[in-house]
Amino acid sequence: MPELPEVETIKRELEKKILGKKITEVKVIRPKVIKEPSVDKFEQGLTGEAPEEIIRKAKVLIIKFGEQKFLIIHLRITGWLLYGRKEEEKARLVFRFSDASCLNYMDSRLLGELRLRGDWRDLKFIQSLGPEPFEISLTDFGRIIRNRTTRIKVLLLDQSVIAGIGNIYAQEALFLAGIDPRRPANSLRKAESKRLYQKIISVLEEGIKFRGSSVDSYRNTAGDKGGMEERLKVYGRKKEPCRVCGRPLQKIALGGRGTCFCPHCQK
DNA sequence: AATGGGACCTGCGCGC
DNA sequence: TGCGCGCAGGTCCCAT
Repeated sequence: MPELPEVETIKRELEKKILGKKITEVKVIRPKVIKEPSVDKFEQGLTGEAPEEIIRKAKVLIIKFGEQKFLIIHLRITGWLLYGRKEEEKARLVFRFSDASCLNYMDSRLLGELRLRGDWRDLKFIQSLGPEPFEISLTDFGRIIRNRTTRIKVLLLDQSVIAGIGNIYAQEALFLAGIDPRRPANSLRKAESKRLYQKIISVLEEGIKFRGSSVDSYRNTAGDKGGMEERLKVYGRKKEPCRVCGRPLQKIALGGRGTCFCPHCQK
């Protein structure tokens, strides 16, 4: 699902579409996605409120309704938000606004989580997050990976180390940096670590610029696919020729996650 | 500290 | 065409 660029895209779109609009109805279709409080309190707590601010922290989307009222949405893998005139047949949850528009929470696998709380900063998951790539310097990045023996790709996915990178952008950044995803993090030379740092930043920025990747279910809030998907060089391209050397890309598992890379270009 | 496996869920594509 | 299997953008929890 949505990694940092996709969630950032959603955030920017929601800012244009729902800020200041009063919620007239909250319809919870699949209670499972509401983690707190109870479904009743969730519906009651949001009805009559209007979004004041949209916040993104790593892959988490936060909608502020007041100094002590925040809706925290973790889309996990298949969650996305669809804004429009109608309630969607497959919606798991629908917010209706005073102008009759709807925000549909879509999530085929039902792994996403919504919370209504007095604060978001004190959530355990939020507190465990490391810095986002944009928030750290090259020196910080070097310090982070220097003493770790974990394979570099697995480390990039560890949200407590660096937050916001997921399985797509980790693979892309490693390809762009020419680094084998199986390398222990502490084996990267200074120049490699610099290249990786730069490629992480640039690929995330590119993802935001092109409004996210839509490899599977992800859509932006208008229901459109992001434009980043076709720009991906290795993710989901097993056996396809490497864009650089033409040799077939290989797929392996690392930390239980599929990983495509070019054994020739990534050393 | 690091790794591997399973769990949470549904739906899609692939091979037979 | 139909069926079973593997796999999926994330995270947590347990065992080793």
